[in-house]
Amino acid sequence: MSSTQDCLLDAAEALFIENGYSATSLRSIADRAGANLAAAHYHFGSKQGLLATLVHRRLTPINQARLKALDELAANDSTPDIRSVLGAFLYPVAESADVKNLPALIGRIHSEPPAVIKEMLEKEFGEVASHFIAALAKSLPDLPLEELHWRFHFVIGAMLQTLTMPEPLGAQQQVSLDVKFEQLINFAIAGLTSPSLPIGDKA
Amino acid sequence: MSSTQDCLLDAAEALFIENGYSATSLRSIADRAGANLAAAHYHFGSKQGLLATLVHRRLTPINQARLKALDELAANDSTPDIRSVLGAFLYPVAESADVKNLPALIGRIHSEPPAVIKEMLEKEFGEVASHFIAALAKSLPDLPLEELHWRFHFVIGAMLQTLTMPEPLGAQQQVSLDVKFEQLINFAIAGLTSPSLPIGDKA
DNA sequence: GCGAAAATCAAACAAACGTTTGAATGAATT
DNA sequence: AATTCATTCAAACGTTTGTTTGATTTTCGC
Repeated sequence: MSSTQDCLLDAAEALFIENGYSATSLRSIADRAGANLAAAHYHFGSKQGLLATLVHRRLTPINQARLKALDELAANDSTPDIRSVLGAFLYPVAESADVKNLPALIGRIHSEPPAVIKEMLEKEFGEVASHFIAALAKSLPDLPLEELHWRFHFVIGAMLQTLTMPEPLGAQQQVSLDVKFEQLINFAIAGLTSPSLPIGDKA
Repeated sequence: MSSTQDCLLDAAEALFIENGYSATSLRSIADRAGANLAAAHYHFGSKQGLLATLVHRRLTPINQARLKALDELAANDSTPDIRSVLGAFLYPVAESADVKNLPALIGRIHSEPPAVIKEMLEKEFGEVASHFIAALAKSLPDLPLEELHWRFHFVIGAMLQTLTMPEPLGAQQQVSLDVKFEQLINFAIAGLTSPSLPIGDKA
């Protein structure tokens, strides 16, 4: 049996994924958790506090794993190949999916919640992103930094899309998140290594 | 001076973009529109009705322009090049930005609103997507269809990311949506034309 | 076992929500 | 000028919201 805190967090996670943050009431969370309504305020202070705890619990380990994997790459090779760097960025997400639907949470959280949470998210993630962009820049010395920023932006978008929507429109097979990320990495490598198209130039 | 209907739609659009659908009240919409609270129900029946009208007003023209552009391409050349196809897909979005922040709306709407709206969105967009995937398949005869679905999925994700977040993390320059889409097209072409990585194969 | 601290509980709070009502307008038709 | 119809309006509807309260139970060190 889990603690009331954990039950509330698990219930909130599931419901936030299902209906979004604003559309989920504390009462429905408490019901699903088998807890009292007031327990949410006792343990987390407010609805926002619950969300903040939830986000922190899930995302911090992923970002730490990302940075650790990147550090290990850099320890072996001062300019690791792009595939490895992308792997260090993506696989911690796939692996942390012991709670199956963590991916969906990221997608959800990323769009709706209050500004406070978004800032907290972007602060933590900004740190991670700058490390990875620096690593990619080493492997892509000919690509202007401004373009690299955009291309990494696209990779993040593709990742979020993969996390948010389980299958692409029209897809037949069902595949694991690992396989999806392999496809994504393949796609991303090609995009990242494409010749530079200086910003503002009409092709 | 616009009609009350239009004022309500404009106000709703701005507020939905800013705070999301669930977190926006009809009262705040009416206030911003300078209209009475009851007017929203008189003209649209319900909050969902307002959203549905809003989405339809903005997205239908884009999807029609996409299909028209694709048809014109096919009329001149039975297998148009990928760049043109992607242009037909993306540029109607950039051009319809007479209302400046239409892009942000798409990103917002795509994540949060009630299931009814999502289904309506996916139905209209599914039609468009299948046409574009068919066109891309002609230009990429060696790419298994299942992989093409995934890669187009990634392109959509990168597009939504570009629409939702005005600038990438760490970017310095501010550029127009057209320039962003040029970068995106360049990125997408490379990703789409990359050699096949049969699904499930470990590289 | 006792007392203090932590946790749970039912109940109530004021505020905000989407929606409805019915009367007051305005313009257009006859 | 009278009638009709679409529109606007203030006010209220019943629910639901996040949050607070104060009493009650549980837990744990002594």
